[in-house]
Formats: sequence, structure tokens, C-alpha cells
Amino acid sequence: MARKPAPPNPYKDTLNLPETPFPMRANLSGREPGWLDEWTQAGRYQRLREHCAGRPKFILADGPPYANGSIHVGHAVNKILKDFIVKSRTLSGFDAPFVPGWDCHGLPIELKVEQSLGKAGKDIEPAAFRAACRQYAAEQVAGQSADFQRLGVLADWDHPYLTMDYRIEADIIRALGQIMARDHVQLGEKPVHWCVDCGSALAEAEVEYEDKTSLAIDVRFRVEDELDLLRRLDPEGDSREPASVVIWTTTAWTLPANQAVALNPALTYVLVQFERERLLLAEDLLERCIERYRLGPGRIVGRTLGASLEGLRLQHPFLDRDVPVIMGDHVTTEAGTGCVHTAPGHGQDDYAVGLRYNLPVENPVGPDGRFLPGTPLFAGENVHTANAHVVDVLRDRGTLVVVEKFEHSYPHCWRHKTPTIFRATPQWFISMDRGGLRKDALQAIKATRWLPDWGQARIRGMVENRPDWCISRQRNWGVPIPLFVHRETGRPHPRTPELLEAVAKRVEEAGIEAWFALDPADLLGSEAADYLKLRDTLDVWFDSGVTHFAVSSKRPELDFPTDLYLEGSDQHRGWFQSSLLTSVAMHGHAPYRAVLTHGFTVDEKGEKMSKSRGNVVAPQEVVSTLGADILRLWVAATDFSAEMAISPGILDRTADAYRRIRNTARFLLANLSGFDPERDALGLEDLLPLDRWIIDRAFQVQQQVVGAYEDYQFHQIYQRLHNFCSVELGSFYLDVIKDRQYTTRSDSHARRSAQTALHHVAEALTRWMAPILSFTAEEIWPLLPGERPESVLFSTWYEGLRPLDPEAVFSAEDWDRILEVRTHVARAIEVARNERGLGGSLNAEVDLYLEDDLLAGLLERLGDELRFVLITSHARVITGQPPEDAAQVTLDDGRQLAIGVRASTHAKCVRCWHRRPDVGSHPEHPELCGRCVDNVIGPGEKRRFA
RNA sequence: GGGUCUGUAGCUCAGUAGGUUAGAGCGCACCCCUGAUAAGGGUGAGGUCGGUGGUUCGAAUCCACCCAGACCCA
Repeated sequence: MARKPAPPNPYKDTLNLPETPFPMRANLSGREPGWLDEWTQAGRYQRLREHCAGRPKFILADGPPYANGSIHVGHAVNKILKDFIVKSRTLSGFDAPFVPGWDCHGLPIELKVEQSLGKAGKDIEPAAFRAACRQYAAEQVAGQSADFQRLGVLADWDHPYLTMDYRIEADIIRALGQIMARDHVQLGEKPVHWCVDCGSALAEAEVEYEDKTSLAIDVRFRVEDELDLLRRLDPEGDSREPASVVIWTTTAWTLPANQAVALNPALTYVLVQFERERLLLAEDLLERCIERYRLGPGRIVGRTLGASLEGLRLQHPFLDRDVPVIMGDHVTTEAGTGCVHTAPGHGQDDYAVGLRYNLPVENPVGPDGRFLPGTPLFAGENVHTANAHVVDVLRDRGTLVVVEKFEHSYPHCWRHKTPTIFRATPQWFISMDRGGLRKDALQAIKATRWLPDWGQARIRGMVENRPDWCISRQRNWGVPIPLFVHRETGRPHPRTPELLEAVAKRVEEAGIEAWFALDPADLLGSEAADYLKLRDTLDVWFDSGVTHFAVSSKRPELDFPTDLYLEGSDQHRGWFQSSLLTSVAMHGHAPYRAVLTHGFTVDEKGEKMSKSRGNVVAPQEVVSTLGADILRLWVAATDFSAEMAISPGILDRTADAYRRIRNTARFLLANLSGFDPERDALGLEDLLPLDRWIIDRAFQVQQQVVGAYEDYQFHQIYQRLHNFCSVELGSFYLDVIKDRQYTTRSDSHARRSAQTALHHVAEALTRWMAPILSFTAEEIWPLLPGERPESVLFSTWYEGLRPLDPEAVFSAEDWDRILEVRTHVARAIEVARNERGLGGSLNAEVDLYLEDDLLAGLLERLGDELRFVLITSHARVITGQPPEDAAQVTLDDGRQLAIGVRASTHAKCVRCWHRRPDVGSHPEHPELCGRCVDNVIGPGEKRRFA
């Protein structure tokens, strides 16, 4: 049903209607790229550096994303949060340079390159392979960089740091040298995840857990010395049938390397009499064992704590040796027998407990996953296929109790998807304890500020418990561990520090290839024959871990230690820790003063994103549809300390909020048209009380906004910004001043007062939003009246706001009361609208019945202008008895208020739309009310309050 | 299985040191306006504060357990 168009208004030209080139519809996705181009052309980042030169610095270090694949929303969150911080600190008066970085070495890139070129050393020369990796990484960096820039992130994109930059590769080696010089590095023989298909050790991150079905076996370890057992256990009866400790394992192939059986000292173990033998088991697991073994009912004939069995000798189930019972807290009653087969060469717990008992680290398995020549019974067999053979041998020897299939979560190579094994190999380690690194790192953790504070407990727990850091990899695309080790002693060359620096110099010139291509004789001369040139590469976590040294302390615009690291919560184990350990190892303190953590992105149900669930939100898609500012606003709106939920629906809400903010800004700009602050602005003391009030509100908001930026509480800023636009401005102040803006003379005090307020608000508001809504703020900036620099980032928080004196004639508290009354009036008008078809509030005349006290006095002080505050055609205060039909309400302070609403019977002024008795009083302007006549042909109306 | 967290209206967030009918904005419904108009204003309906059991005169707020989810580890 179409409404009939409003009749043409002959006085329209006499109004000051809003006007602005700032469009209501943003079309962000279409216009953001153009703005970016402009800023790039203008050298925005460099110019900002010049502008900020000499200010106190605030350094946020960029944790390098891995240079592989396109960015996902988690990357976007991270960089956008960093951008909020960099920009807000800039507006707070800091010089906040930001150098983006990338992590460029490592396995995933190798795998990508292998896919197209084949294996290094087999299908392609290693040098060519590394060159291809370098090329590939550079392409990935370029792609990710473009995506990051598209998000509006301001950074030194022309001069990022790449861990594969020659100078950085060289400094990574130097960092290793310093850590070695402080005696934190050692060569060890330790079990590591090993992929037999890779023929290489795997990093934890290169392992994924998959379900696997294994053979689970229970195996007898016969007690050697019956008398010794009797002394420890004092069993009832005098059975002399064989006694065995039973172990349970799912990796039968590790039995040849068995060196002990571990019991938990605090658990109770029982000796159980079966038909032809006695078995020792943990009491808590007895029932389940009896069920599995089918050896008959079984009768407990002895009982003791694990602790009393320490040192008992047991016969290996098929090898001619005896092994001790040892104590380990890692032994649990989750599954098995409570007696744990221990092979220090094949398991990390086993290795750790073995160290305490000085057990040999035997490793009979070669890099190809086959038992070494000379291994009794199993030489040459692949460990996985040997399992069945081991079971056969056990059965032959009568040491097998039971075998069954068992499904469990088992580590697999993420590349080959094949089960990994633990295999003791020579590896280089950063020792946590021999140089006191753990202790010093824990101290450094204490000295660092963690946000949120539980981050401290999290990383502390990890550092307290973590094993030594295995930094060597048997790979091609990585920074070498450029050591010469003696062929006989295995010791690094005595002149290692000097040699490392010599290598670093060459790497600085030619990259890591300088090491791989190096002829040892060039550095060692005649000694070369005695030394082995190491081909191991460094764990990539070492690369990024030393960026505090290779980047932060090397680039002149940066600083070390750095003010802040900001990454996802997974980095407590990753970059936060690798950076901490290397920095402590090199300098004795943390590389950062504070560490801020954000959560992971999840879908609207709080579940992680994955292709299979189909709940992935791609930043590229958000940017190309809604625009980067919407994504940025979503980041701001979300409390990043927990999981961050994102979905199309959530982004729609965000876009709604954006429109609200945008339109508010638009209205401010539109009502500032023709306003020149130099010429037209009034002093705060000359403003109407209502205009003075909104500046007070803006002042309060700014306090909160700036404080929230300092505390990284961006979601508070979003709430406050949006609330300010909706509540203070939209539903009250802007609505009220429309009449004054439009109808009073364009250069009247009344209008200039409002414009002055709008101008202050707009100046402040644009800055508040600038770190978050970067594009929109820059779009607004040049449209604000008055001289200004090229970008809002060249300014600081607006200083033109002032709080309202509590003693002011209309104080903030006074306005709170007025607003409360206004809410009740709106309610009463709504009733009239619905019940009597009142229509717009300007059709209403309102009587407020109050006791004769302060509130009545306050409202009366507004005089005739009360109607403007209420947006009614007439309003008055009556101290006396209300009529029956008045709406009775109780105010917050307990006061009684009655509101009478009636439809005005007066004619409507075609110009201001108020219904007034004086419409038509001027013969030449019969359709105008008195004040409009005054505004059109007279000196113009005066306003005193609103 | 262990460690560190999270769970308040459809959405995003507040809820002060435990105290009357748990708040805000958005969205939604309805109404108004048509001089912010693919805008703007008003009113209203939405919550067993993840669940259970405790402590307490009284708990969204304290404790225990459980459920769901996230990250890290095994």
C-alpha cells in the first residue's frame, strides 16, 4: 500500500537539511582496495614512521606465520589484533613500528616441493631442491602478504623479515653459537619419534595421533630368585610353582630392547596362585587380568606395595639376561597389569626412568625400521612385521600369557600416515637443566606479564615438565647445525665458536647453501680428515625462536626486549616458549615484557572449524563480500581471551552494527556541512546545556575507550562505541537537535552550538574507531571540517572534550533525570499511538504532573524548550493533581509522575511540523508557526537550553 | 587420560568484595515517521545465568562432581 507523497513544501529551501558526500552504503569490498592503493602510493607506513620519530617506542613483535598456504581466519584475527594495538598505541602518542615476518624453512615446504620435484638426493640434487624450497616459500610469502595487507593491516610490508633471509639465516647460526658457548647444547642418544619411511626423526608437530589396532600381549618375566621374592612378599602357603611378573605391552617388537620392568611404588601388588603358576600383578587390575587370562579363578597368596619389590631380578622372556624391577610414577592402573615393560631406547618415559637407574639405552633398530644385523632372533626384520614373530617366540618359550587385538590412539607420521616408532638416535639437544635453563626460564616467566594471567600458569607448567629440546633434524630445507665433530670422539671441534662465526659470515653472503657446499678443508685445513661435517638441520622452532636476536635486536627501528608478543594460545608451547628458552639461554631473560594471548576461532556452536564440518569462514571471502572493516569489527567485538565464534550469522550482526556506526558518522558529517570550526565554533562555555552535555558524554566514553585500548579490551570499545551511537546519540541527542539543526537560521547561535558539539563528537568518534574501522575512519577523516593531516593516524586522541561540572546549571545527573522522564513520556505516547491513533510524537501535547520539588523545578527550568527535549508540540509541568486518565509512573527515586498525553488540535506548521496555536498568525506566511516566521524573515529564534 | 581455559536472552557483551523482580546493544515482533530514507524514532516479547549436589538466612557469583567445547600434552 503506497503512501501518498508529502505535498511539496515551499519552505524547504529555508531549512538546513543534512548534506554530505559520505555515502550511506559503504560498498567496502569495492572501495577498500582503492584506498589501500592510495595509502601504499603515499608511502603511508614510512611517512607515519617519520611523523612519529622521537616519540617513545612501543614494540610489538610479529610472530612469523609459516609460509605455506593461504591465510585462514585465525591468521587474520592475529594480524588484525596486532593492528589494533599498533594503531591505538600510535594514537596514544607512541612510535609503534611493526615489522611483519614469515617462517620459511621446514618440513611442510619440503613436502610441497617434493610433490612436484621429488625427493632431494634421489630425484633432485639437494642444492637444487633447497633452491626450489626458497622459491616456493617466497611465493607463499607474497600471497600471504597480499592477503594481510588487504585486511588493512599497517606494517612495513616492503621490508618484512623472512627467516630465510641470508642475514637471518646467519644470525640463527650465531644464536646457536651463543647458546653453545653458554653450554646449553649437548649431544644425546635419545628416543625420538621416528618415521621409517622418512628415515628421519620427527618433531612432535610432525606427528599425528590416529587409531591403530595392535597386538596387545601379556608377558611373563620369571622371578629369578624365589627366596628374594619370599623375603619381600611373605606369601601364604608353600607353593614352589614358577612365579612371574606380568607385563602388558602393545609394541611387542620393543621387547628385544627391554631393560627393566617398572612398578609404581605406591600401588599394591598381589601374588596370585593359579593352577600351575603364580603371577604378580597390580591388585587394582587383578580382576580384569583374570578375566583376560582364562587361567582359572586365581587366589591371592601374597600382597605388598610396589616399593618393596624394587631391585627384584627377573628373567627376560626370551633373551639370556635378567632385568631389574624399577620404580616409576608413570605406571598407572589405566590398563595392563601395573607392571610396565621398559625399553629406554624405545620410549620417552622409559628413557627418563632408565636414566635414574642407569639402564643401558639399547637400540637394535636401524633407520629403515629393521632390526640391526646381529640382533638375536630378529636381525633384518621390519619392526612392524616382527611383532607376530615376537609373539611366536614368546609362545615357544612359554612366556606369553595372552595375546589379543587392541585398538588405541597411536602416533603416526603426518606425511606418510604410517605408524611411527620411538628410536634412540644421536641428536642435538638444548638441555633444560645442565646450564640451569629451566630454572632461569621459570624465573623469566615470573618476571613477564601474562595476559590473561592464566597464561603464566600454563607456560610454567609446560616449562617445568618439558624434556630437553631436541633441535636437530635430518632434513634438507633448514638452517644447518654447522658443526664439525671429531670422527672418533664425536666432539665438536675445539675452535667451534670461531668456526661458527666463519660459517655465519659465508651464510650471510650466500645463504644456507654456503654450508652445504662448503669444503671442510676451507675452514679446517689439514684437520679436515679427522672431522665429520654435520648435515643435520635445526628444528624450525629454533629459527622463529631466535627472531628476538635476528630481528628485534638487529633492526634499528625495533628493540629488545620487546614490549609485547601476541599470538594464539597454542604458542605457549610454540613461539612463546622457543623464544623464551633461546633468549634465556643467550641473555638470561625473556625476550618480551608482556605476552598477550588470543583464543582460536570456532563456529557459532563453539566447535573448531574444519572442511569436513563445512563451518570454515575464509577471510578472503568475508573481505570480498562484506569488506575488511566488517571482519575487523568482528574481531573487535569478540572477547579474544576465549574462543572466538564466527559464522555468517554472526558476521551479519556485525555488519548491522557497522551500519549503525557508519550512519551515525554520516549524520554527524551531514549536519556539519557548511561548518568551519575556525569561523563558527563556539567555546564550550557558550554552548547550550544539551550540547554541553553530549560533549560530557563523549568525554566519559573517551575515557573508557582509551582505557580499554590500553588494556587490550577491544570488545569493550565495540560495545561502548556502538552503544554511544545508538543510545546517547541516536535515540536522544541527534533526534532532539534535528529540529534546531534544520529550522533555526544557519548561522544562529542555536545551530552553531549544536554543530560545535557535533564537531567535537565527530573528531573524537573518528579517532575511537580508527584502530578498528581503519578504512571507514580514513573515509570520514578528510570529510571532517577543518584543517587536518593526511590520515587520522597522524593525530592523537581528541583533546577538545571536557567533563561537565557537577555543579553546572544542568549537570549530568540532571540530564539523567530528564532522560528518565523522557522514557516514560515515550511510553505514554506509545499508548496513545496504539489506542488512539496519535501518530508521530509531534502530534502530541504533554502534561507532566509532579510534586512541587527539585525535579519539577528542573523540568520547568527548560520552559518552552521542554517540548524540544521530548519532541512534542507542547509540553508543560503542572504541580498539582493529575486527571484520572493520566498515566501514573514511579520514578527510580520513588517520585510519582503522571503523564497526560493528548492529540494537539492546532494546525501543523509546514516548515517545522510542530502543531502550534500561532500557525497562521503572520498573514504572508499562513502555514508557518511563529518561530518559523522569525527564522525565515526575522532575526531568528533564540534557544537557551536545547 | 593429564594440564590450561570457556559455558549469562537468537547474537555480541555487562554483571561490582555472594543480597530485593539478572542488565545493555543488536536481532526479532508490533507501531510511528518519511527533512539521516536500502535510513531514523518508539514500545514489547525473549534468560531454570551448561547440569547436579553442597556451603549460606541468601549464589549467576563460593565448593565438589558431571556435561559440552577450545588449546596444549600423552
